[in-house]
Amino acid sequence: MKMDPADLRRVNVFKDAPEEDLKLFVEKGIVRSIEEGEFFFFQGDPAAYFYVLIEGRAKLLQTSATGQQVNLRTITEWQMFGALGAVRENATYPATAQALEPSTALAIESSFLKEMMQNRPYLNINLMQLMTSYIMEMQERYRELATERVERRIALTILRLAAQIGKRTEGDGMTVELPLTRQDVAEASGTTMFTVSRVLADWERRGLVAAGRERVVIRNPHGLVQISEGLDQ
Amino acid sequence: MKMDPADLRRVNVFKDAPEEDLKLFVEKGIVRSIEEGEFFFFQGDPAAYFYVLIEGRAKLLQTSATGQQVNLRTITEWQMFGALGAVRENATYPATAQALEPSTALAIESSFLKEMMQNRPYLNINLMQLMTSYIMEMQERYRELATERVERRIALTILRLAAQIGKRTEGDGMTVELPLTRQDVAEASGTTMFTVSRVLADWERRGLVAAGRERVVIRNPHGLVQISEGLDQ
DNA sequence: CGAACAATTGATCCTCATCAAACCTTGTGG
DNA sequence: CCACAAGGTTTGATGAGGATCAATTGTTCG
Repeated sequence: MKMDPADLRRVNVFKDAPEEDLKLFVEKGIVRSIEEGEFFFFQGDPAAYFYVLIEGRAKLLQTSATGQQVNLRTITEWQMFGALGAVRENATYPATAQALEPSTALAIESSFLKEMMQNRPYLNINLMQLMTSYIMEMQERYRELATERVERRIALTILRLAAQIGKRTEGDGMTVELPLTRQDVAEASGTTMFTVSRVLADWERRGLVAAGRERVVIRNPHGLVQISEGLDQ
Repeated sequence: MKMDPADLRRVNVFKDAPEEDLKLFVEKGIVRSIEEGEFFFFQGDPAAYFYVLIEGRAKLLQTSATGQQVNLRTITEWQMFGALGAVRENATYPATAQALEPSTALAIESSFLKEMMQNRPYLNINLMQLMTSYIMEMQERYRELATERVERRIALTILRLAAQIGKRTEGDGMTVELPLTRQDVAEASGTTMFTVSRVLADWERRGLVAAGRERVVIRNPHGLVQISEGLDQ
């Protein structure tokens, strides 16, 4: 597969990179395609590469000692992931990256990013901003998990996922479509697929969403926002 | 209050800073002392300053819409906090910082840190490493909250707090003392003070801890680790 | 000593997880 | 094109883990 370096500008961290830097990254990169359900890397692997997702969608997850999974983040095209390894020495990935669809990513050696960062302030700044947004999002989600009831957490999760990986569907009104199983949603909101199923069924009755197999369509975003803020009932 | 610039080396981010940089930071800084229970800043305030805690202990917390609190992090001497504002434009603090004891901190303008970072790679690297460790810790805690039972969460919380802010007490064996209320522990582990009280009472019966008013002494760290890993029973 | 606040303890209840079974949907191979 | 398998989803019944509430009992400090 060929890659146009200019495409890399769509990656937030590279948004203001000079052309020649982009070329270097592309030259250094290896394009890797994997099937749905396969893995880019596992939690605990040496973090030798960071990735830029070119096509498809993926999720970052952690597994507990008992085998339960938690979804930390969903990744969509032109997002960078697995980059924490470029910061620490001898780092291992703190999470596992699994494809939700057939996906393609550009893999670049972490050490090369580290090298590039040494004399390119824009890389430092952009990467720090990205890290800041992670920290803020994780803090928020942590608070939600600690203080909110399931229904609100699921609403918040769906809205967040819609903003991050949702695809606008034309047709009846403004709808956002998410190619996710109940299990995926459960792992992203800290509950079980059973509860997600019940909540979605209830929302469907109320006309807020349309739920299908591995699919959630948001029909009434405003209604979901109300639930997420506890303004309904 | 006078400050020796060299003391700032105890701050992780400044560990390898040249003497003259430390002097600049100290000159630019304002020393602020507050009483127990008072605040360095509130969630939502414009993040004009970042802080270095010189004396005392503090906690970073978030408040939910319903007024419930969550403890994100406890801060001890020579830790930096409130620094995310130096990365984003027009940032506001994503959390509130409250003193757990009478505390003193050095407050320095975020814009000054930002300025210094522009041509001091060590600041970028160190700050990124700090941010990386936050992200990893928050991801871990998020997973714990989503998958672990309360008792294990409380054990993990106590052990983490011990490592972060615990003070070694001599006397009967190796013990670690934490000046925290049940409420504090509850807010750090995502439960209620009632449950924390019951769990600590149980542990005390089993000789693992000694619990007093605003105080938890760990008598048997190994036992707590076993509980945190589910190896007991 | 008394006020203020932290901690305990018991009783109760509710939200959700768990388990089991059946039901759909999609893709595949004959 | 149908039948079947595989895996996602739904639904009900049940119960447990903690939250909540109320009342009491420490503890500390002015």
